[in-house]
Amino acid sequence: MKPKLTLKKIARELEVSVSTVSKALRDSPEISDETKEKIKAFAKFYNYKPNNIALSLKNRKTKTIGVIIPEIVHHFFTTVISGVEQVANEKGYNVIVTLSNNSFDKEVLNMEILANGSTDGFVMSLAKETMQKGDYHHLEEVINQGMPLVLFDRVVDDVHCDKVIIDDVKGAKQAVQHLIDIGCKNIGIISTVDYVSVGKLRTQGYLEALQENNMNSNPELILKIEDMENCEREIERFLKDKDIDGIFAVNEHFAIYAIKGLNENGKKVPEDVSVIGFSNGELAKQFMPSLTTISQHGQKIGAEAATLLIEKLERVEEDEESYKTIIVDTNLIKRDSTKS
Amino acid sequence: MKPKLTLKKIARELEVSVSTVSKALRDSPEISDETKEKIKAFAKFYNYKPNNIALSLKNRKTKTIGVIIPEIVHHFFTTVISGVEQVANEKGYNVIVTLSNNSFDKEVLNMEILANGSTDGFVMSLAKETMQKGDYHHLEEVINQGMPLVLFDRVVDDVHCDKVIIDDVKGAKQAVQHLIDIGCKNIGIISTVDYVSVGKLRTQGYLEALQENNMNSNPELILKIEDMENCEREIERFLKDKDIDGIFAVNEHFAIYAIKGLNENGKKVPEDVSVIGFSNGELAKQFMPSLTTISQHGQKIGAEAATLLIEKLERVEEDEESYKTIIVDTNLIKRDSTKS
DNA sequence: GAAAGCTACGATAACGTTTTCGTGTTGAAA
DNA sequence: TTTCAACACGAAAACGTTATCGTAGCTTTC
Repeated sequence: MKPKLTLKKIARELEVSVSTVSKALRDSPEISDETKEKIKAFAKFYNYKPNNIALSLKNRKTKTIGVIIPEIVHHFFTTVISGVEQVANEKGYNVIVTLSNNSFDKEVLNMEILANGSTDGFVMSLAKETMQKGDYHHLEEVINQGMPLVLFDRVVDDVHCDKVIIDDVKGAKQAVQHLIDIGCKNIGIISTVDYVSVGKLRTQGYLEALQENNMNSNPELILKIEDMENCEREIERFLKDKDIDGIFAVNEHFAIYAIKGLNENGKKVPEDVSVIGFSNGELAKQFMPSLTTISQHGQKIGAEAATLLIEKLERVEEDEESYKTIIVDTNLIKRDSTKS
Repeated sequence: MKPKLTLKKIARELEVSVSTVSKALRDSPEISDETKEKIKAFAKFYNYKPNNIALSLKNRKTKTIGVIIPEIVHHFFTTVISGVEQVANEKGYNVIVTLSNNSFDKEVLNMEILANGSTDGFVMSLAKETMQKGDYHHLEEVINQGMPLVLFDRVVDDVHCDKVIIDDVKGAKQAVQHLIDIGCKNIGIISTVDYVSVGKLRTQGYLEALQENNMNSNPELILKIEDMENCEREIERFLKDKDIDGIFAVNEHFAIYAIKGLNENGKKVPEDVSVIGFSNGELAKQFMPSLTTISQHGQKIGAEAATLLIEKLERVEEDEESYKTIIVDTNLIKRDSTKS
């Protein structure tokens, strides 16, 4: 076991000073070509790599960006990570991922740990518990310390920072409009409770779409799920004996449970009822019938978020402070769960 | 924007030395209670948190563990991460996740970056390209530098380190045995090419199960997929006109494509053919028919790997060197894609 | 031939910690 | 009174870098 090579060891070995080694390796004109060659050859031969920690300490920047997400076992988030990773790596940044498991406390804790030197900035989506509590002091704090923060997906107006979102209202309208276009008259929605921003916004889009087409909204056709654990049964019960020919579900799982619930009730998808989901995961692609859905382009969202963050990190200090909100377009993917 | 508080600033503010502040905060007996109280109160009030980077440099350990996986958009890996995260956090470690995207070069690069100070050790699963190449010098190198490495899932005998795997042969036998138990006579397998270790091992298990039940193996019933992109069509073609009543697929996707392919050919699952998969993801649960499958317990694998790694990290230096291989049990989950 | 200017390198400080060692006050023991 | 331990703190080194500055020895310039 050979310990890591350091500048000091090279210096000792070659009988020069540490500064000379450092300069030689960074190709400083202060050092003679002869010495440079010698040092570089040695370093290369013994595979010298500078210690990142020392560099971070010296430069007061880590070249890593922290990603905090509510849960990783969720296709959408993994695509976002993938997008962040991609542009981060392109620009020489590393990515640290931590999970809040939708817990406020863990979100705060993770953020504190990362904020103490491990990370130059954050890309994150808020934990459900955090949104419910409405307590964003940990976010304010890192912003105050001058660490850029980019929120995505589960964002919140109260926090002043860059954001990358999709236009949930518009996406929902796309979905519902498509149901209307293919002739649905009684369209239901399966959404989440209102404190989950996406649930609220997508419900709003649903209502707007109906209105724009001069269709009445019927409160009986609106289901707001609170308890994720038992949602499958709740959905089945909701669907029972309803006179419905179209359903807009605000995520993949709801859509699939809807299809299953309809099947239980003896209805066929898409022949009797058209179902449309939100978010384009593996499930949507592979399910039978495959799901017509609104794609959120997680990868794009991650890429945009990382770009935004790195921009902030690398701008010259005293640029004027300004926060952008980027809206990533959604689009409709037609598959087999809706009539054509 | 207030910059981060440091020991030095506290010292200046309170007109004591940096060492006094440091000692006071760590509750050293060298410092008088009075002074300690004063300093602690100040630190608490202004929310002082030590800088991790400085600590890492000083202690030559980072308290973070690096996870390198081939791809994140894959349910199994996310569950592993989740498991790693859990025990890491319990023991005061952070987790850095990076992706190799199945590329050898990116795996090497990521490893180098993390090895230069960012990480105390690694938990990883090899990129497909790496296994194909059989080049493990980057692994040898970190091991040589005294950084522990735990391999999981896609492991390789040539590398001497801790490993966490499932018994693929046994798991495959479980699966095939179940098919035999429910009365299948002509059992096919959809596997991957042999350089992917899991493909090879699961194929072996398939063959052994047949043998143990005195059934002949038929090369025509064995499909080894090379090209992931076009596997769906390949599977459909393979299934066409085959006289088969049971299929063992070495992963979720193959299983689902098999079901779809069978349907195309007018056969029903599970009535005409029973299909069993491997890995228990969302797809397996939600697909219709839901998939009978072998569960790999990714979370457990991740937890075991992290435990093993941390053990190595925290053992007293000159313990005898020894490497373990932990085998996490698989188990059969019966659902609707097989006859009962 | 002295002043000035290069050339090529070394010493040092700094980033934020912790730890070892040293040291100026006390108070008590001899 | 002298000596010495205990006390409470500060100075300095160290982790591995880089950047600033200083400088010895040489060359150029008038």
